[in-house]
Amino acid sequence: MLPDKRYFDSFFKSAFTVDNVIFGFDEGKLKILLIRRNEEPYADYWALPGYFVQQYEDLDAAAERVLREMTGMENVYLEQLHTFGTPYRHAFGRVITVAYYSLVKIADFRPRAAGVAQDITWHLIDELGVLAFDHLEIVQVALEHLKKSIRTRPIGFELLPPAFTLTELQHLYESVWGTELEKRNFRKKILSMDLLRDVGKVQKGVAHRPAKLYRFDEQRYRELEKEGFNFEVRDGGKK
Amino acid sequence: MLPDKRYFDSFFKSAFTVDNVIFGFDEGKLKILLIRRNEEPYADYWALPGYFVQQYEDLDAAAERVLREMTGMENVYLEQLHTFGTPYRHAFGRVITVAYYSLVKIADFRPRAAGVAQDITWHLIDELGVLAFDHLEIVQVALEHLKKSIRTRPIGFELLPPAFTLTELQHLYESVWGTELEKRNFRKKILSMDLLRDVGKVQKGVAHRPAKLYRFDEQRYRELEKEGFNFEVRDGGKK
DNA sequence: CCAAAAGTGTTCTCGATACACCCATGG
DNA sequence: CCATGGGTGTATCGAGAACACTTTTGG
Repeated sequence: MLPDKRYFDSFFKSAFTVDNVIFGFDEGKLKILLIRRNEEPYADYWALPGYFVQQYEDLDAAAERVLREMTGMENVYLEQLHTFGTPYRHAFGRVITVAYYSLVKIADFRPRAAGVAQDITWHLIDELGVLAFDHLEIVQVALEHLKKSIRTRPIGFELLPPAFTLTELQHLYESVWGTELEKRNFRKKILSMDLLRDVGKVQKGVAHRPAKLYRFDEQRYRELEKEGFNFEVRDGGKK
Repeated sequence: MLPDKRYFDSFFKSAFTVDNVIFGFDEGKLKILLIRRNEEPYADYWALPGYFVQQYEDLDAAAERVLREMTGMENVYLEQLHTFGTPYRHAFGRVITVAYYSLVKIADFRPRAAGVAQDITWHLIDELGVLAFDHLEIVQVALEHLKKSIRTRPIGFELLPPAFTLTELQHLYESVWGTELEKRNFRKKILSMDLLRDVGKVQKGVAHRPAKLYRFDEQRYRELEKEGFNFEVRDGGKK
């Protein structure tokens, strides 16, 4: 029943890569981390930090390794997003790429270009220009995914510093969704979830009444999650 | 800047496959379509209908082709689910698989085994036994995905015949979620969405008051979707 | 004292929940 | 006439939406 081994050999001629979409949030704007390639194809183009997976390397592990090697970033929680396999998306042969994504606090990392990266920086999500390969499409898929999941999971907090103001949190949601939210209702909704803790401090150095700082109570979230709790923030935008 | 071509060649030794998780709903039960393999590895095991992707074949197209070749099913709307790439999941070398899933009306198809399939049948989702490769894990991921997406998208209708009763629809949700729903509230919720149309007929041959038949108004759904509508059915289960 | 953002309370409406009874049909 | 599931109405409660003013600080 076993066909000629050579028949199967014909399938083992492909390569795959991992590409990481790393979201950050800074100065009230959503950003992603891009590297500038120093290798063909697409040398000198901005691209997602990604590279080939080793022959017997686990996919998730490869995503972590590649990110570490190209950016120096460690302990980043990566989640698989989607796999892109348009036939001629890579000039060297058949290459499909498994995209991963993550949300990080920009202040926690100081990415440094290494490996195939000659340069690295955070880019505003709406000013990306031309990217290598089909990376712009990958970013768009990741962004759509982010918009949806931020509604039902408290992932927004992963983008903010450990202590943040309610207005910062609101700006984050507004920035991701591209909508305006109503201040009072947003606050009531968020606080009624009982997921934020007042850290007892206030903003410093602002030319107006300083805002209270909050932190996300992760333990509380896990409890609520078990009970079948459904985190959700809606637009509530002005009509 | 371009390393030796042979360096890259070392990456082009992998293969990838597509595997399809096809959900159906029949006799009030959720089912999936499995084939029995006649080829090593895992000859005689039940498995998802899946096979190798051709060297320069598009992933989505491959999923469709493989499904057609193994089951005879055409015009099935497949959606990419997740990619599985544990290093030694396939005995012949490095093989990663891109899983797709779909919801179909069982009555619309009469699957016939062909190619690597020596047999094919619908299996109850909770009586799968041992499957080839990591296919059980794939099914579990697909099922979790189904549970979530049926909450926010009207995909349940894809599993039902063109005309169905409200009780059938309710049983579908109960079967997918494994919970009980409250009849009146379920009906009120569903009907208030204005997505169902009374087709003006009733059930035949039942030993009780026959139920009205409804159809899903797809056009209406598209309109609501554009306006930012959020389809959602909650448990509402008895406490 | 002014600018600028923080912070708060109330009303209205609508949807979610909970609950019990009558209806139409086949056998 | 009875067993079986189909089908409905109502009261209560809580959350979402809409809306305007006072508070605190730095400069």
